[in-house]
Amino acid sequence: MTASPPSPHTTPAGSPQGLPAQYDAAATEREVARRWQDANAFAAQDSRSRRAGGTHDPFVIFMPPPNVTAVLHTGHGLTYTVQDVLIRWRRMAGDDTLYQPGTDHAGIATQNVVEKLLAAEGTTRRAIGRDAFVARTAAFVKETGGLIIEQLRAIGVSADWSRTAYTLSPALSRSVREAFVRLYDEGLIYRGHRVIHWCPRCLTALSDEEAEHTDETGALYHVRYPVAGDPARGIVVATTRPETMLGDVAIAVHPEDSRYRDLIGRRAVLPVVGIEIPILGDSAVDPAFGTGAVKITPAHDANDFEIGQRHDLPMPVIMNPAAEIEEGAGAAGRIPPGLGGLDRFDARSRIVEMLGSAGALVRVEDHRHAVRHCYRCDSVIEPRLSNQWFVRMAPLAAPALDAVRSGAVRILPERWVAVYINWLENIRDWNISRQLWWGHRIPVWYCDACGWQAALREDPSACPACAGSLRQDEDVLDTWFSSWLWPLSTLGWPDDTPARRAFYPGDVLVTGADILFFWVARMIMAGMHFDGRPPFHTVLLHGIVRDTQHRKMSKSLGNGIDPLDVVALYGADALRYTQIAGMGLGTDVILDPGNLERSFAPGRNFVTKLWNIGRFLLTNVGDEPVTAGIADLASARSLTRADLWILARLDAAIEACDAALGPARPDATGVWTGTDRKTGLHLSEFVEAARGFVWSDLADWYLEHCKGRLSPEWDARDRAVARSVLLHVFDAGLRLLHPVVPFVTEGLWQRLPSTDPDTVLARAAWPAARDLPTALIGRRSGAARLAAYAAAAEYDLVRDAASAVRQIRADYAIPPGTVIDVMIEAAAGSREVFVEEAEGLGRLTRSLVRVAASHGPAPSAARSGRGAAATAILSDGTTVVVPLAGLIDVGKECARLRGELTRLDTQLAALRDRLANTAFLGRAPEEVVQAERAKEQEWATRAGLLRSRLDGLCAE
RNA sequence: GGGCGAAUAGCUCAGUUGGUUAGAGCGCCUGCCUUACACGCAGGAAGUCGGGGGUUCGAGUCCCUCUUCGCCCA
Repeated sequence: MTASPPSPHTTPAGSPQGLPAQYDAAATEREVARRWQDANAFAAQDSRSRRAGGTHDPFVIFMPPPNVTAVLHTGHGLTYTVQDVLIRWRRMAGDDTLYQPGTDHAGIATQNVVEKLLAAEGTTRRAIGRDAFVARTAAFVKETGGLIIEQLRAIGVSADWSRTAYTLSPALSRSVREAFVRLYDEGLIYRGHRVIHWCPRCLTALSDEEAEHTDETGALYHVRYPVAGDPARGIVVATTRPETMLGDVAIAVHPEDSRYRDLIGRRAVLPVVGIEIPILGDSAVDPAFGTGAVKITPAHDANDFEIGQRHDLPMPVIMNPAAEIEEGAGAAGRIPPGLGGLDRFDARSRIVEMLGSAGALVRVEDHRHAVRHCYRCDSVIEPRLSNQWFVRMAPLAAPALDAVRSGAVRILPERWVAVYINWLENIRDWNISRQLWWGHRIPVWYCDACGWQAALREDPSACPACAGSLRQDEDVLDTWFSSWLWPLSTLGWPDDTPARRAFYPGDVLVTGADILFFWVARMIMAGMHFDGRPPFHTVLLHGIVRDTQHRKMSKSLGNGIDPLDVVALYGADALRYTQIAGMGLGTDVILDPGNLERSFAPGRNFVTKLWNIGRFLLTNVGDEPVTAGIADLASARSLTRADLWILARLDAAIEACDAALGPARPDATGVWTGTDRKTGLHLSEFVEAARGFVWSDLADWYLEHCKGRLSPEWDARDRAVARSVLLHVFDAGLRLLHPVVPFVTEGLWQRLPSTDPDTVLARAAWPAARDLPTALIGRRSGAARLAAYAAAAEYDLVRDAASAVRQIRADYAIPPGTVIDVMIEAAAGSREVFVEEAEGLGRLTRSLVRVAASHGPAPSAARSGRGAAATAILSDGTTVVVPLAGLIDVGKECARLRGELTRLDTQLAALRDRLANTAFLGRAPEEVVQAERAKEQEWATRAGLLRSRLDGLCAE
């Protein structure tokens, strides 16, 4: 092994010497991941759950299982990060958390991958046979299926990996089979002969949801069918798919349509084919569409199928499964020479030509319509008549509707509730059979000898009725038929396992809105039907990642971002932070695949900032013993105004974080009510609150304030106080941030001198806002607590003064190195504050601060600067004067002050109008009026001070 | 065709039951390598809250309408 450069992790805790200014994400991630693993930090324990007799609330997130052949993409990165933030939050909050991981066998996708491999080897699945193909696919999955799991670990996903599940495992397959048999025996699964969505490339049926529609411009062909026996007369039909005319069995018109009423009952001649078909009336025909007359092709169109059934029409099949023209069942004599074997789109062109030369093509017009595509391979769906298995959905939908309507399950953002309800109210039966080999084979056996048929939990050996040989159904189940059981099957259903007792129902289901119907709604149905309880109480639907042109990231567009590229460049934390911070509730995340640097700068910059705060802190607290936290400080009296201020800011930050995240679960009724139904899970607000505290409060102000107190010359006792407070607030900040940036926070936390080496931040306690004032004030009175908060507010005034001086420095371009004089003319109540904070204020502004006596009768300008000064007036009337003899441009300063006064006067006038309005005084709530009056006082004071300053400086 | 939603700074978005001078990040401008951080610090510019109308003492927030865009379902 070669010598490696000194890693930050090999340096002793508390020593910053080995810490580079730039965060080394890879090294920290390696080290921290090992630490989590050694601590078994992510394990859920059945026995800790309150439901299993333990003392902790369970908190469960079922990971949407990624396809077992998938590689991590940005969509995964987003969804699993959101889940991980929530699970880490609840883990720290003390819940017995289960983040249930696993993968999905992904029938079509996986079969496609392996078929491509076979094709490259010059063979096909049919050539090697079903058993060999399934074995080959299983081997492929075994070899490659762990990749996505490893990638998830790399971005910090803290699932309980010991429980990793797989939909095609024996245990989960048993759940799938149990569900099928139960539904079959209950009459909720049936076999139907109807027109379904067929993918001619995947060679399988699809559910309605898997056949996605996109709006496209096609053509509407107007074709004239001559009336039989009256060739001068014709009936013109409009169709978007003229090639299906080979399967036409009728023309339908609305029975009341006066244009065609007399033709009902007569016959028309099908062009190209030359056979006669009936003209019939059916009220399902829309007289306003096209010509009002439609061709009826029952085997190749779902609507036509229904009309065909109503009128007892034949249903000739004129295409093979690959959507090539071929004489199928009942289509004898319907395929003219030259058309057989043509692909459907070639056949369309050819038939349009033939119609044209026959003079039957009346007109072709552009037509916008929805075309369905296979969600796996994007091929245009071909409606096709076939035998399929269906789940009767209406009985399952009713309880799932109730679950959401009652508030047992909430959906965020709330607008999706309407979409969910609309879908369930118009639910259609679910086609669950797939003409594939990779998946759960349908557990139905047929006896060809006696006609016996059943769905069975165990494979049978012979027909129980006649002892004849049995044949199992050839098809496999839709992969979603296993996915909808995920919360049940991963916990051992149908058995009453310890895991199921401890962790069912779960809590929050996080996913994209695109699988609301595919998966989420069906999981609720399955939970209600098989367990009687919904599988979770909250559905959080997040947006998707798009590029700068707002296009969905996709492999085919080549506009994707590989999350692992981002991890390699900037670290997992930068990836996570950028995604979470950039995502409002339910809104999309916009990232630029062409500029990773810019896209992930927010995360990278923040992580580096955090790292450097840690470096500074460790430099200053690491060398000498330090009191851990603030609880042990001798007395609250030793805390300075700034200490109290940062502690109060921390309190506010914790409260803001909790408000953005919570509540974690509904109250004891188990039902979401009132505003709780739509609050919480605002991750971007949470991270902004935590970031704001650490960066804007802690780093920008408190750290700067501490620099003086931490110097070796400073009073030892106060130095110890500053170091303790600093450590305490940084520790708390790391805890707040840990769910979003787990690696860097853990890496730093491990180095804090206050950290017990046997613990990990991943399981450390979530900060509680109320602890702080309690610890702060100790066992002292409420009055002391108020005083502490008042002191914190006083420090805000000091900060305002610092900002005012900095602004003046910038306005007058005073070189940063130049130390200037500042005179504070403190308002009556603030004099003591500024006297005590003068030195600190000077450090923050590179100035020598003097505090004058309170405002006297003499004009302040005369007293402080002999005119040549810049001035700012703070909210309480305290005046900050920067004498700038020789530097000041009096004209400029007067313009500045006049501008400010004008603005103030305008606002004051509006305010006074409001206060003079009797309607306002009479109708507005008292506290609003009081606030306006207080404001008027403050503004009037400031305006007066500004005016006298102007008089002193600018009067001619 | 039916349903749902959105429109706030150059960009992406917050804005909690109507009540301060509408916020954040990124970007932009100015000055700084101030011994944690230039992936940084300090300061600054920038919004008639899509148009119009209404309710109200008060509207980004509620109602109506128009325009534009997005999503779901036929």
